[in-house]
Amino acid sequence: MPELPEVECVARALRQALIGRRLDRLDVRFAGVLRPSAAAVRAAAVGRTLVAVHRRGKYLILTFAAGARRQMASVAREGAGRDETHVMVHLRMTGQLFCDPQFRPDAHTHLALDFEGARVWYRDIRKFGRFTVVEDARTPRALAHVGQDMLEIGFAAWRERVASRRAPIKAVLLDQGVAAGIGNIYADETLFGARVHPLTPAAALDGAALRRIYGQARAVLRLAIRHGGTTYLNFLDFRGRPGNFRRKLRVYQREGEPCPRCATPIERRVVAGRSTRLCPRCQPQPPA
DNA sequence: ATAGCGCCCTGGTGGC
DNA sequence: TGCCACCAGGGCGCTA
Repeated sequence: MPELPEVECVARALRQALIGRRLDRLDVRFAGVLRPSAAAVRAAAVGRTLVAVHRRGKYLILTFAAGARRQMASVAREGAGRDETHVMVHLRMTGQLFCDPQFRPDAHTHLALDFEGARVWYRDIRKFGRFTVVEDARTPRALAHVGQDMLEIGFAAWRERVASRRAPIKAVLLDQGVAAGIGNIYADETLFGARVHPLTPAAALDGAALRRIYGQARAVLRLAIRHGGTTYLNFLDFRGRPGNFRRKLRVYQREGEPCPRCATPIERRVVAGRSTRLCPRCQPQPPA
């Protein structure tokens, strides 16, 4: 499942491969992923040049400017161009956005984005992903409820949002309104690294534990980015290759295996409605 | 304000 | 071997 590191890898690849290129054609095989409609997404993107790719949490925002490449210089000078348009992309569970000349579209391939000189595919087995036309790149209404990116937010701001919550810390880490980008895999890895039980109420954590969680979250996200993300189920990078962070996972998908620190078998349980892996010895249950 | 749940959707799994 | 109920899971909308 793409979380912050996987989306960051996609964002970097999109910037490198496509900035300055015009989208000539959008081939729609399944319109259900396009909001509010295929026509609206076409109007916002086709015939226009990709000028920026922003990421916030697991959201990508593609910014297009009218017409040809030479207009980009003026767009860059003026900052936010007057006639920029924006398409927000969320890959959800199984969305894949990639550029691979060898790829042949299958039943799960919903879009072909034909940029000048590069064909980009959108494939999504469960069809949960969305391309949504939004009105601005930085703070579209659609992201009003989404917090700062987990790699952008400072400790003080994060702590302020976390420390007042009585919900289990794992639920708070998954709450995209607190800070954006952490999903199930990195929540488990973060709490293992910080030696905190996922059921611990956030408000019950002391300053040292909050500091460890914040530091671990950022460290594990950055490490995963360096390794090209985690491939679980079907995440592939922009060139159709699997990320190799999965080997580095210490608890996720490892129930029954020995804890890498103390060899106690990793447990699985349900927290906040999500399957959760933890070491019962390194992450002792908080007193009830 | 906050928490919990059902929904979307499909492939994989386990039971019979 | 075949069929099928069930599960995973991010975000959103609804309810309590």
